[in-house]
Amino acid sequence: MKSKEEFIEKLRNSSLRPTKQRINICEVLFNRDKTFHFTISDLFNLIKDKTGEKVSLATVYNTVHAFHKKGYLKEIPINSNQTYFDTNVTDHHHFFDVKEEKLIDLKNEDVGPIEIQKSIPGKKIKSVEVLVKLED
Amino acid sequence: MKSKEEFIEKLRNSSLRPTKQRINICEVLFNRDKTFHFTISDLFNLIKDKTGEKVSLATVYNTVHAFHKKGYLKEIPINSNQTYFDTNVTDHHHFFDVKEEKLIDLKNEDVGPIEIQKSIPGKKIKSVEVLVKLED
DNA sequence: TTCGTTGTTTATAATTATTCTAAAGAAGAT
DNA sequence: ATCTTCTTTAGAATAATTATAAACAACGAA
Repeated sequence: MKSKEEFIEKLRNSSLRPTKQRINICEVLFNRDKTFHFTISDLFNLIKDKTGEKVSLATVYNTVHAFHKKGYLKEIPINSNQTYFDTNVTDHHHFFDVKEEKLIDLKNEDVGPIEIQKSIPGKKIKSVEVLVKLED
Repeated sequence: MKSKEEFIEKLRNSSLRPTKQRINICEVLFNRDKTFHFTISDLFNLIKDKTGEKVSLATVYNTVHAFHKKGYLKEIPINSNQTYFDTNVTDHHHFFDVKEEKLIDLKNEDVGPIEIQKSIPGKKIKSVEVLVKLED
């Protein structure tokens, strides 16, 4: 069980005032042991389920985007019509089960170091992401 | 300059009748030396520009999807609101210039072999894709 | 604490990418 | 030619996301 103060700190760091709605969002996002992969729609429904209170979709979008911008959430590139986010913001890779539309974390040691031998003048590497798609 | 017969063969292989519209689409997609990265919207506009004839958006979507299904086009996962495709269907990776929203091919030797050390029971690997994001 | 300022929530409208639909037209086989 | 089947197309429908603006809540100063 994470503390409310922790959530408030995350919110303040993201230049967001700690409101009831945002703290509910934090409960669902950060009050867990394992990493959490979700779409906005998943999150929206879970808030109602877990806290009993409804938060408007617009607020969910705004808050998730602010956390993403601040680096408390990571966006995961998948060929899909929905954007996936991850509460594990460390540098890591993913399996994506195409059939079940589910993401699974890969530890860095499961993939090994990736050396990019090419560079583009004037540009630097921001991130390196591996996506391994799984089929049956 | 690629031949019209080549396009017709690709279309037939994809269970598509070779119509004027589809051949125009092929001109833009396949009549080039270098690999081509595009969104549907890019393609739609280029057809008008390059062939002088307009093809409806629905036809562009249908044709691209058929080619994708048949393996003549590859879909590229990027965090974006638009789906990107690639005429280079060999196994390879990408740079993505976040600022300019542009994709750049990476040769396999630019990245080196990627060894996935983890496996999920009942699932096999369908693809391994590396996306390297670039910033200024 | 009260008041004023500024930030927030919300329902709803707007936007954007994509898919669907159904009618008119074109390709293929006989 | 003719018939059947596939295709094109404009426009409607859908779905994810973003914008809007009015009611409301947090904050800080007096």
